Amino acid sequence: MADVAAAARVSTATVSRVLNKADYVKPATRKAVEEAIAALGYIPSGAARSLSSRSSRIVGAIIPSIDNALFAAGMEGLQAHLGERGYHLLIGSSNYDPEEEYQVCRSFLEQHAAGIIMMGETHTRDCLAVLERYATPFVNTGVYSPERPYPCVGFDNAAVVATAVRYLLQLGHRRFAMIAGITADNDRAIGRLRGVRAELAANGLELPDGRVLECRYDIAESRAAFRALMRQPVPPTAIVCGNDVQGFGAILEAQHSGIRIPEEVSVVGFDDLVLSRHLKPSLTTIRVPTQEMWCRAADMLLALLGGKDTPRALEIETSLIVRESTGPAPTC
Amino acid sequence: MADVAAAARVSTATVSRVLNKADYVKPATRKAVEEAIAALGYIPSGAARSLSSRSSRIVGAIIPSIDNALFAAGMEGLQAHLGERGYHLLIGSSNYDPEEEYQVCRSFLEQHAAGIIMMGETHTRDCLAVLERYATPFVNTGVYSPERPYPCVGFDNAAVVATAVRYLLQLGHRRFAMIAGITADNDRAIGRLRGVRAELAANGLELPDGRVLECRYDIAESRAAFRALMRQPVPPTAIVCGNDVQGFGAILEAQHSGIRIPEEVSVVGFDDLVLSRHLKPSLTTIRVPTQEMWCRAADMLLALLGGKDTPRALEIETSLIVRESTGPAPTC
DNA sequence: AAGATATGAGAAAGCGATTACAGATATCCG
DNA sequence: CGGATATCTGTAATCGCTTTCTCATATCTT
Repeated sequence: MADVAAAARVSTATVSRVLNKADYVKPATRKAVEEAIAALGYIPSGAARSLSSRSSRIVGAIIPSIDNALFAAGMEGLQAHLGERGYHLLIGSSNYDPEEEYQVCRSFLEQHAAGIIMMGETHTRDCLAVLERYATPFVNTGVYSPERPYPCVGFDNAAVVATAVRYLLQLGHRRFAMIAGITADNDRAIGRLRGVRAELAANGLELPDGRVLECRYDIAESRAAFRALMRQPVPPTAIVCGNDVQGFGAILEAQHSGIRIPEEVSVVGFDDLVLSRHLKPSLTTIRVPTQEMWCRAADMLLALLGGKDTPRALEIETSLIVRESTGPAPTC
Repeated sequence: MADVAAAARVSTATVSRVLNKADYVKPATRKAVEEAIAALGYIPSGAARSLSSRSSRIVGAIIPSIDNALFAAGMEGLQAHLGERGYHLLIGSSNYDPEEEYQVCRSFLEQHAAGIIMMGETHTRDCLAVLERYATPFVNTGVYSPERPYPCVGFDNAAVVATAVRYLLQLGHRRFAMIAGITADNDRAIGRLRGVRAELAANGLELPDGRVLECRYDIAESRAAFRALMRQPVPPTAIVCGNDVQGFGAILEAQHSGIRIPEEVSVVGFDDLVLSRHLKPSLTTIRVPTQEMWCRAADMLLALLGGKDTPRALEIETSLIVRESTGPAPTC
């Protein structure tokens, strides 16, 4: 910076002003500085800036896994969105473990993240404490809990999945099963399971434990789960999946084992990944505007950061996308 | 840090020594400091550390797109690998544009990245210049060019795709087509196209321009490309795809339009994404150990960083995985 | 034309660590 | 037991910026 100042025959203070756009700088002076910056190929030090200004243009995002089309798409959109606003995105994955999430959170704090967006609302005490201690705002995504004190952008997983269940009920289904995500420490997976149970209960039906299989968002595991469910003495006529990947597993396993979807069994997914519309049969699912969700979460975080007032809970619209994998319940 | 020092009744220098493990610190003193750190919930400032030490524990990775199962998996592995070594990973996407890559590179330099891993070897002059100016080492991945001066970890795309072509030739195929990635500014896509052409030429065959369709790694576009190729007056009997996603498009389009794979046409992909083995028919493809590739690239970068000597070009083993999407050429 | 007000630029004090360098103890040896 | 040596710990300069204060100049006002 000193070199730039010398080349432009000004002080470093003026270079700083040019860099930060803000203060009074005569156009001629500004031009001289900008030329010096370009000529020297100078890149300001983010570390020095955030050290000196006690703030940074860094936002951290913690997702359960980068290796999941859903989150990957979200990060792609989030990065572009933040980039347009002059912010850098730090991505970390928690592997669905709150303890790991806490560690990632600490490492973001170490990097002076100005704010953090996290998936879900299941955080360790330590995590909340450290965010509090370092006065770092955060937003939970993928969940909508206006009654809780933490900012969130998402939807009510239980309520949303219930719409899919209602649709299946209308189609005449009575024997339900669920391929759920691993519910341990996963409020979204828990919510979806709860939503299915609640909607069935409201209609005088139940989801026995034997009809709920938990597995990871992994095709091989989901195929196995689907196979297991369909081999039961009285197989279900409708299977609700916690996620589209599990839906893919169901459809692909059906293709391999000759089970007809939706004639023998209906399948619904959740998230509306790109592949869902292309499989055969295509997958009925809940569309979630992932990128929008993350971008709105970023907006909320930036508003919090800027001291602007903003609603602290934002609901994201989802919708049921009916495709080929669901049909009338088989009569038997 | 001053608080920690005061609480432990030592100087900040000693706190620093404890933090950096290295120097002589009496066990009792160390313990006192560690307790103070824990008690105060102190997190050292990465910015101050890298400013003061003129080095950071940050590695940047620039990929064309986060929203691609291939790169997402690579990043997941890379992050874990670097994490184990005390490094933080910064992820940026270039959107297949060298100019954007350069901008991401600059922003990594701004964050004091100690080193950078980039996909491919197509970089702008400015990008190479700025990396040189800031003495920041980098490694190219996904390519293997020992004759060039830049460190790389990957494979020879042309040579690898040629193995798939040879396999198809053995099966009796003579009419080839290719669904290639967008070759503009993409050395991997160019290499794969070149490899197909070269191997065919070596066998007295050619790949006319009309039999090469470029499209993005996107299922809808790939489906359209497959459809277009199969509607030609004399359709190909073998289609080489630049990437598994394009292979998925081919298989899914075939399912929809009733074209039989491999009876009517054989399809091979590239990368061996998870889905490849699960589709019906499953996709014959080239397996690329993505995570290993990125981890080896990280190892090379860290070696470069640590001044250790290391080979500057590392070839990653790939292999042809024969599945159901390829078969003997139809006799006609 | 003189004082008031805006505007533009510099000097210097931090921000929170690291790291020479130097000083203080502890340990060892003859 | 005294001095040399090895082992610890502290002092203070420094990293590259931002930002407050201060001062200089330009522009109005009356």
